[in-house]
Amino acid sequence: MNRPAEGIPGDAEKDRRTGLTIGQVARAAGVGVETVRFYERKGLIEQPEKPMFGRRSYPPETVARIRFIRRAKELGFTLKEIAELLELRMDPGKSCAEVRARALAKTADIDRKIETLGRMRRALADLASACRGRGPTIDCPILEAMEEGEEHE
Amino acid sequence: MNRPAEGIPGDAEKDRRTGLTIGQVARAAGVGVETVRFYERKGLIEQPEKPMFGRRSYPPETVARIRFIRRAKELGFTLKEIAELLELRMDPGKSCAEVRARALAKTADIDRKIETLGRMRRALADLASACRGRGPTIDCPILEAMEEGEEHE
DNA sequence: CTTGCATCCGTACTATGGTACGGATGCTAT
DNA sequence: ATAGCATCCGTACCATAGTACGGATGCAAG
Repeated sequence: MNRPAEGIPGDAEKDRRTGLTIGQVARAAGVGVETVRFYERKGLIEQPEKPMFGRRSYPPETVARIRFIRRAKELGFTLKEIAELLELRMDPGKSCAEVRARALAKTADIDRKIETLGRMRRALADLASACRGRGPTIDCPILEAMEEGEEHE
Repeated sequence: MNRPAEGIPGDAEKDRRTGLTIGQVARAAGVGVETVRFYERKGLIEQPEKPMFGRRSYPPETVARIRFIRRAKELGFTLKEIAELLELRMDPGKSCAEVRARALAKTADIDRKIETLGRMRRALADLASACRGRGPTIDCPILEAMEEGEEHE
């Protein structure tokens, strides 16, 4: 039941056979242990056979998968969308075109966000330039504009 | 205890003396009743003397205040920031310059968001253009880039 | 063989901005 | 007077993306 310690200096040796612990996965992927567990709960990474006893052992691919998630997040995808990308990736029936379509849809998405922010920015800059920055807040043209403001939209 | 109904045809007449009900405030401001209550909980609008019995009666200014909140939100302020703006507005010791500073800080904020989104967009568009949209997802350059991806940042 | 870090697990909490529910009243028109 | 909508209130829930906690184990080294 108990394997003797000789020949097994530590994590590294053991892992070569059984995989990675959650802590090792987390460190390798650059996220916290809790985040790994969170992704598991969300179905973004498959949890290795429930242990019930002992520890879970992760295949090295899990690290790559978490890195994928992080990279996709940096590109603006939500976890839900990333889950879909991962599904596409796994499904041999799906084509590259599907992925491409999602990427393009996301750029359109980002464009809309940028436009909205641009409109905000312009409106706000206009207000700020109308305010010479003196006098009490009661007379502030910025606040006034917000109070009476034109219902733009 | 009971005032007779004559001379009081309905809401409109009563309100002229006692103020507005939450439903009237909500309709006038273009938000839901629950949103009004939410803003109260958040301290964005003062709740009129707790009734304990009967209904709360809102001064007409409440409608303007909610409109202010909405407009500020459209300009990109969070509710927390809006609460600060409202405080500035009420404080006679504060100057217009403070409001202006916040508006400018927010434009800088928005600029940063736009830059981040622009970077995302470019990266994503590059990936999409590298994908001719054919073949299985296993060979998709977009997914590949995400899997191996350069740790940009 | 005991010390002590790592894991395991469910659950709760964070922030953001609301939305929904359910039971108890209020108020108004008929 | 009573039907029936409006309000009142606390509380729970939604999505989003995690973070934190606490008690119970696992496991490896000294």
